[in-house]
This record gives sequence, C-alpha cells and structure tokens, in this order.
Amino acid sequence: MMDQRYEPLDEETLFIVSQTFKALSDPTRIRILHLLSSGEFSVTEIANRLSLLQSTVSHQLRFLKNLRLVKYRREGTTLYYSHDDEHVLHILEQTIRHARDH
Amino acid sequence: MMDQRYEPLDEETLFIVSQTFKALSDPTRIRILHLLSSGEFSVTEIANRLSLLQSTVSHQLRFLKNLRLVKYRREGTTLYYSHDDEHVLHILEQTIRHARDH
DNA sequence: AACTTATATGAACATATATTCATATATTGA
DNA sequence: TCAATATATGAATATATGTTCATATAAGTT
Repeated sequence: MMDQRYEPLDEETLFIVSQTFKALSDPTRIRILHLLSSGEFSVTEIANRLSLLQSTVSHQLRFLKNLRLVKYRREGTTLYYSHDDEHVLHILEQTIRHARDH
Repeated sequence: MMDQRYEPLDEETLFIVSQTFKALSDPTRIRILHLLSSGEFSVTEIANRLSLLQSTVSHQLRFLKNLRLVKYRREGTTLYYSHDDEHVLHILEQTIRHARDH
C-alpha cells in the first residue's frame, strides 16, 4: 500500500548495486580500501601494513580492479595502487564514521 | 606513503561495517529494502510483489531484522514490515541512483 | 642470460550463504 | 476445539567466496 514513487529494480541496476556492496562487505577489502583512502601504496606495502599475505592482497586487488574501485600505475616492477571511485569511497568512509559512533 | 589522517579500523567497527554492506549485497534483500522504502508491506505482499517464496522472504526479513534494518507491527495474524534505518536506506537509494545513470 | 624483486595466477580447501521443501507456530473466527 | 490464514523455522542442498600454497610472469640489474 501507499507505494507512490516505487520503481521496481531492473536486472542490470540490481546487479551493479549488489556487486558494489559485495565489494564493501568483506573485512579485507574494507581495510584495503580504507588504507587507499589515505594515499597510494604498492601491493607489498599494503600486505605489510595490514598483515596480510601478498597473495591475498593481490587477489583482492584484482577483485577491486574488476569493479573499477581501484587503479594502479607502474614504476619498475612495483605497482602503486590507489582508489578510483570517489562515490564508493565516500559511502565507505561515511559508514565507517556512522559505525564508529555506534 | 603520504598517509596523514589514516586510522586503522578496529575489529568492532570492521564487523559492523562489513555486516551492514553484506545486508546490501544480496539482490533479494536489496529488492525487499527498496520496496520497503516506499511503505509498509506484509510478508505475503512482499513475496507476491517480488515473485518470491514466502519462506525466502521470511528468512531474509529475519536477517534484516537482526541487523535492525527493518521492523514490524502486528495486526491480527499479519505482520507489516517497514524499514528501520534511514541512514542505510539512504545509502541504498543513493547507490541505486548512481547505478541507474549508467 | 642469470638473478632478484614485485606481483599475479590457479588449484585446493574450508566456510559461508541463499533457496527450497516440509513442517511448526501463532492468531483469528466459527 | 477445529479450521483457516499468516508467518517462522530447520534441514538439506547447491553455490559462492576468501585464503593459502605453490608456482608463474614480468621488469630491472649485473
């Protein structure tokens, strides 16, 4: 009842939205994105700072890269990753603050 | 480097944030929450509108209830569910709009 | 070319999750 | 109390997901 302005979600929108939130639903990815919100880091730096295996970080960065949430630039053998979606990062930081003041 | 203002995430914050986004990462829950953004609906109404089994809806509503994202009021044998977290709903609708314009 | 460092990849595994089916519980009315 | 309706629950199943290990690739250096 009283459902003015309700618009069913089409498949594509639903997929994009669920994928976006799925990216933010894993603690490891959250920590990576949160770190990247403060700057640019290599894979090894991320692994060291967050006490994660290089492989774990690499796998998760691929996941985030596929969704275009992060990007990288190469410098020799080192890849420097940084965030690539202001909107999603904003939602994350907003929710972190919201969670912090419980 | 250049990580002024980076604050590691404590376990509890990380848990709350990941749980919140996990709730929004499933297409069925997204559809339910999106429907509830337009008003109050019984379990059966939700199931009919979204072409889902009653059991499926009930299970997901329990999930959302545990996270205090929805609430209900009873009227006889019927339970009318509605949303119970403006902040999370706002994030969802914001992301839906963002996904819709491509 | 061989060696080193940085990163990526694939397979294997354990765990988590969503849905379905069958059934239980709860409320109302006859 | 019995029947009818609305909702919840538990078990089972299939699928998805995150991490680890071992190894591959790629770039730079000697």
